[in-house]
Amino acid sequence: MGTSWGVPRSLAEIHALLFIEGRPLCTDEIMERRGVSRGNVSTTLRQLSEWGIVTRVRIRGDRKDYFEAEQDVWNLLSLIVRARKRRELEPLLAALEDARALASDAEDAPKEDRKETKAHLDRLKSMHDALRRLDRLSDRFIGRGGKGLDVAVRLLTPLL
Amino acid sequence: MGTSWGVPRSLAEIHALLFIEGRPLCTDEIMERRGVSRGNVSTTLRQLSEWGIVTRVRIRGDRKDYFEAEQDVWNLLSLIVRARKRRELEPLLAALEDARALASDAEDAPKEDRKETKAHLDRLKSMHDALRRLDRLSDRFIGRGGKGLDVAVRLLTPLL
DNA sequence: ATCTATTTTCAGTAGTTTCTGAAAATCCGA
DNA sequence: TCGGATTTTCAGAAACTACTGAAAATAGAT
Repeated sequence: MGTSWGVPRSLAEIHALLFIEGRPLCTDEIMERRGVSRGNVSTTLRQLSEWGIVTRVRIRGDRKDYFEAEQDVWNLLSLIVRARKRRELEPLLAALEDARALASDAEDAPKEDRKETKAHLDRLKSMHDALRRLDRLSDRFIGRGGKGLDVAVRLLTPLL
Repeated sequence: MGTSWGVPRSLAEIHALLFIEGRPLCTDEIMERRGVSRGNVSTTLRQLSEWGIVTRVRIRGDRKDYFEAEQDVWNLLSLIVRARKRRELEPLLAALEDARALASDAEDAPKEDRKETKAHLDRLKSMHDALRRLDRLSDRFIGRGGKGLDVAVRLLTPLL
């Protein structure tokens, strides 16, 4: 169960293993338990570390690297939202800004096209505004040391 | 800009075209303007219709089907959230339920494993609880005729 | 500094998803 | 009901993504 989330199967599996196990595991144990290659484990752990949901742990007197997963679920979700925001929402906002700039530069249109172009720009703007709002909202809730999401859900729950 | 959102490029493009254009378009116009095949347009429009963000419109005296995109941005986002919830969150919750049931059935463990198994189950439970909460929350906000998301964001905005 | 356990990188392969184009099905008007 | 316009389906091609395995790089112990 991770394919439909748009993450590679083995990434989901390795994270699940670390999360459920709840203790630091080394590369070889992960390889063995999930049946994936060494290269795959290395790459995947790097990604999980970049997202901040897995951290490297060094064990005294052992040369191997060990890795453990974030255990607090709300913090975990927060970190995932943060990563996806960076990868998905922010580039989209940037693209929308470019698109709007580009579109309004096209002022050379013949008269009868003006009204239509204006309508297109308005639709772009309404999309842009809504996403900017979501962006700012998420900033707040994923900040605040990881407890933000938890707080948000608790705030909203009475409203249900 | 749609690849990183986990949707096929041409789906994103066709939806963008319909949204920006803001009027019903027929298959041939879409094919021509986006440079994609007839089959692709047909399949993609079906998907967009299933998500509810594009609707078929029939024009009197014209045999062709025309399609137009939802224009209200908050409603649009609501519909997208709804579709993703169905595809992603609900199967995940079901899988978690199965996993918990399966794991607690394994009562045949030797004594010394008991404590460990218990800890694994607890972690599964914390994940499950958090996601159930998100699930219920989203139900509320995507219900209520599509304005739910807008309302939610407006409710939260004063807190920022 | 050297030696070796460990990790990283990456070219090639395997697997998956998306797209095309044409044949088959459908649908509407007369 | 028939005929042609339109849409749908689907097998194969193209494009993309993930995975492996081994060579190269790195890092810790002595």
